[in-house]
Amino acid sequence: MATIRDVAKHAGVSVATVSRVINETGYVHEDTRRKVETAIRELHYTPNEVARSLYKRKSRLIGLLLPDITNPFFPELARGVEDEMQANDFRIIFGNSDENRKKEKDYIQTFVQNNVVGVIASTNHPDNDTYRKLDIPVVFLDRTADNRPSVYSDGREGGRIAAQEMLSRGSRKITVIKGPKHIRPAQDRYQGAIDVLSNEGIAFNVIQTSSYSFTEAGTWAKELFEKHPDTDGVIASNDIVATAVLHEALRLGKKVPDDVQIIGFDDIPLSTLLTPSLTTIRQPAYDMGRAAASLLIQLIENENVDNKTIQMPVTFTERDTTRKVEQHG
Amino acid sequence: MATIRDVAKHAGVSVATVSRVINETGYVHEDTRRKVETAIRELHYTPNEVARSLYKRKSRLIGLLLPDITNPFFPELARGVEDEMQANDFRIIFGNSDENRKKEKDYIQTFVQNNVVGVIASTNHPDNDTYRKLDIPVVFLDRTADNRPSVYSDGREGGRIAAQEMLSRGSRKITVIKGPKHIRPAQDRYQGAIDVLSNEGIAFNVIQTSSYSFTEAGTWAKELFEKHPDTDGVIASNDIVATAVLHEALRLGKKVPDDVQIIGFDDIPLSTLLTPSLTTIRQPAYDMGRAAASLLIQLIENENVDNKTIQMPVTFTERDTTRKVEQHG
DNA sequence: TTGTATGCGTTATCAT
DNA sequence: ATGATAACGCATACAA
Repeated sequence: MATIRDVAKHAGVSVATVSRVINETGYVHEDTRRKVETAIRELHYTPNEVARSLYKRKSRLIGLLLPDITNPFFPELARGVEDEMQANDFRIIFGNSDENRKKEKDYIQTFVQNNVVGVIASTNHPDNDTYRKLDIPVVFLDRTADNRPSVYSDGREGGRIAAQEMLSRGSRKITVIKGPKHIRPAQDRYQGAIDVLSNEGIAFNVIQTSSYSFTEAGTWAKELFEKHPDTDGVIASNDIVATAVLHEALRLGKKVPDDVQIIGFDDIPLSTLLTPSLTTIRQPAYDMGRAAASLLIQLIENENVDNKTIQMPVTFTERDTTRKVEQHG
Repeated sequence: MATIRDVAKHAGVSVATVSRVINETGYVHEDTRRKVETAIRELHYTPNEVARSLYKRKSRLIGLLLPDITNPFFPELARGVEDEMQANDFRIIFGNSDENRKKEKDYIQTFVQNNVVGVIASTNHPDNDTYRKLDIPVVFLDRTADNRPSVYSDGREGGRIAAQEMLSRGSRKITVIKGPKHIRPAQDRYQGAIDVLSNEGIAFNVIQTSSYSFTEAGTWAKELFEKHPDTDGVIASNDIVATAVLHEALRLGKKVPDDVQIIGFDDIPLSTLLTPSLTTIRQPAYDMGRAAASLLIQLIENENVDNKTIQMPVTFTERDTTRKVEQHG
């Protein structure tokens, strides 16, 4: 690899001059500029980011910490972050936390050791010292904490909508699937749903789950229909679980949505392609990723950011696992 | 952030000594070691990886370039890579190439600028200078090139198996969905399938597609049944497309697998949860990711690697979009 | 067993 | 308009 010294020698100038043309800083004569540029081209020189990073005490790297890229919701987020970062010449160091505090901490530490200029994290413990003591900007994604920069959607509201739509479509023996205890958005959704159900005085059953894993989802779906065979409406903790429930319902010969209605959460790309296609509470994952990246960049560049916590809309996305409600007027 | 100098001062020793205890290199008296360790703890010191990287001209970073993390096959790969790398204290700089050469080149360049010690890439142009001229190890993942380190599965064989199983289950009006022209594994699968079909003298139709995107998949599925309504067997280019085909077939009132059989490719996690669940040619994505990471690490550590190109098995994974074949014996 | 000094490739300050 | 040089934080060769 050619260094700035090689270029300087090759062009017959000093390293300072080369640095000036690279960074377009300070004066440099047109002729020498051209000489330097030629040298750069001939030697295929590209600046060493590590040396830059060391000197400036900041890099063009950001850290992205997501729970599990294997859950189809997160690739959308990640892609949004990446596209926005890429467009602004930032690169991403990526890690999966598995919602595990130790992993989380370890990753944040190595992010810092690598001089990242900011981090985007999807964590259930935003108030932990791991984040509070960081002296680089952090944006929480798909999670939030009072007054800290974050991009998320209102899980509670989503849960409420799900319950309302379920009720207005006639289900009365509702089972709510409660997502993992330690995952914040999962609890919000659950709370929102049971708020509405309780208010309306509707009895409901609950299935407690402990992960979003594909393999376990099927187990919970089975458990659901074994324990509560007369269920006529399922509010799932996310689309993966909803998909498993749909699968199990059909396997048991139930008609969806006639016998059982199902509402999922997230709107992962595959939801449309299920049969019947999945009604769900949509979060605009890709846009959330982009927004988080964009917010982080503003923070990094020290711009005055007026709106540090961005709440994205959750939207009821009606498809075919729920019945049509009659139109009035 | 505390530096090695701060630690040295705080412990009343020189930076060299601190460095020795950190790296467990050279002699250091038990007492001074303890002093240093205490200082490290008290100052919450962690070594600056950037400075290390600059001095040693190598980091603990590797570059991972995947086509599109939004395609459910790739998160599995990525996760495999990440887990193995994480276990060996390497971190990942991640990028999506969109199978686009310019993006690919740009990413590889910034990888190099950041002193990565190796890269894992899923590219259709492994013979490009971008890779040939790299002086760090590269492992190709889900792709291969003669004699270069790679982890992949035999797409052609997969295509053959798909066609054979389709035939042995009685389909005779087969439509093969041909994946994007510029994606190598897609072409391999296609070739494998038509090899068998041609050999057996079976006529078949082809639907040409240009991406693996979720949104377009539905379009091709529609096109398929419009152009070739009498199709009784579909060999899809991957599971996403297969899912769209299944969806469309059911929408048209066809019975699957009685009227139409469908075989996908990849075995993405959702395949099991479709109804009917998807028969597919499985690639062990997670294991491929781990294997690639493991291979790269060996290459980085300069070990003698006997088997540089690892071919993983493709396996016919029979589920419910194909008919059962009778058991003999 | 420990310390001093040098260099990794940049950028920026200060001369010239 | 250009060049010499210090400094970023660390690891190592060499000296002590």
